[in-house]
Amino acid sequence: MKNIEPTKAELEILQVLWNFGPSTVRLVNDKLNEQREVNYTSTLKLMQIMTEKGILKRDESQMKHIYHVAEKESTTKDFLLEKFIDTMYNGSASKLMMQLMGNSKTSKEELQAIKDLLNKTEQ
Amino acid sequence: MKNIEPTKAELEILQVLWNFGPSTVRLVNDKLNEQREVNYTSTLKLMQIMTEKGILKRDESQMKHIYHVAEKESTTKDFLLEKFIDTMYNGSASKLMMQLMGNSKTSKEELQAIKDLLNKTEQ
DNA sequence: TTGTTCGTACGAAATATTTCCTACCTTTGG
DNA sequence: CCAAAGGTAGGAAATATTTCGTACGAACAA
Repeated sequence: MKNIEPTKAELEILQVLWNFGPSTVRLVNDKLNEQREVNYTSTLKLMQIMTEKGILKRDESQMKHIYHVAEKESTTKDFLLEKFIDTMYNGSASKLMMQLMGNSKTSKEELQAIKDLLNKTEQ
Repeated sequence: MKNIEPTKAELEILQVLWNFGPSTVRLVNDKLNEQREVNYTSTLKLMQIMTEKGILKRDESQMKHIYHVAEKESTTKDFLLEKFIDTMYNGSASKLMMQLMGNSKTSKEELQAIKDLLNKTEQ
């Protein structure tokens, strides 16, 4: 349906909506401002544009419109992850994994959690 | 040193250089044109800009300049992967892994390869 | 030698993205 | 009722990014 690539600023908004669920512009803007200064109307405008593009949908029955993400979170993330793997690892997920393991930022706990995940699917 | 975010078009160029090693603009442009039409001077310009930014370096001793990526491939990819995990999975690599496993695009072979990798580091 | 091909440099145009100003309406407290 | 606070809408400005036209020099083949 979509396969639309969110821009950088759009992705920031998606993050908030993913983390907090359907929200008003006010809430989204407040969250964004915890990280950097953004004018309220800038956030509003962006969310309106995203709605036009079909990335977001909104409930206009109240004055304070409630926005939510149109696609399932996992669908969008699948799409973006796949694109990432394509561009960065020529489509090989195991190459990504190797990168992850060689990365000092990846904690032992994370690696263990990943192993557990894989073993669980083993059965 | 850098931590510069390559733009979309810049990333395409990086991909070519990662895959083919130090190259001329001509070669990079040819590879890009296998995917989409780009004018030679557009690619040239972009690579010049990337050189200014410090993303690329070049050998100007010959008329046909040879460009190479300034940072180690793994350094840049670590950086981009980390950023990706931060924005998409709130910094959790294992969440990424779960996404990968739930994704039908990830083949059984890939998953097996990943398990093998993890088991290897077990010892 | 001369013209054609291939290279770089650079500025400007075209596009895409982001930000914000202004207008105007609704709600709310006094 | 009135003012202040908080909404939405929309256009325009500011930026960032991408593309390309033009100029000009070097290499090369005829």
